Amino acid sequence: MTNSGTPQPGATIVQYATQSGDGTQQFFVPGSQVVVQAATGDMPTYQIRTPTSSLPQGVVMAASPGSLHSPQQLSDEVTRKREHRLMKNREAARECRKKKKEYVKCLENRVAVLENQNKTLIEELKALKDLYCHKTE
DNA sequence: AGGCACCAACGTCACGATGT
DNA sequence: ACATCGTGACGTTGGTGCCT
Repeated sequence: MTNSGTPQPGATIVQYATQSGDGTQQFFVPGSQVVVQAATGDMPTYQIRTPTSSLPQGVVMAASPGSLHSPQQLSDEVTRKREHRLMKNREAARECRKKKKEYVKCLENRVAVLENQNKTLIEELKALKDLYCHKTE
């Protein structure tokens, strides 16, 4: 089991845009360690679908600059472009999931911290109330 | 052992956002 | 206008625990 992608020594800073439109939030992930099961290594376990009759995902039929080739070369080019796009997207999806996972972990950390703070403040308030009550007596 | 439900991780597609 | 990126949605796969 190895960690796919670039190794991240120590902590990580996660920056996320908020949906509510109040800019971005930046979190500190202490010693974040994302365990990614990458038993497959570079080779995806999924079968590579050959492009069928239609061209999915907005593939543009365009000749490479310079010279036009035979139909065979053209279709090879299209196939090659598609494979490249799929590979890029595969990596992007992995990265996106990793980022999301870290973000969730970060939120959970914040929840824990805030819960502690809340507890402390409640105790402090209670102590102050007690103090005040004894004073007024 | 085998069937089943559940979960995490994955690849792919579609689509909006952003850059050139 | 086009290319590229980021991400939600969906289906697939492999692992695991539970029940019969």
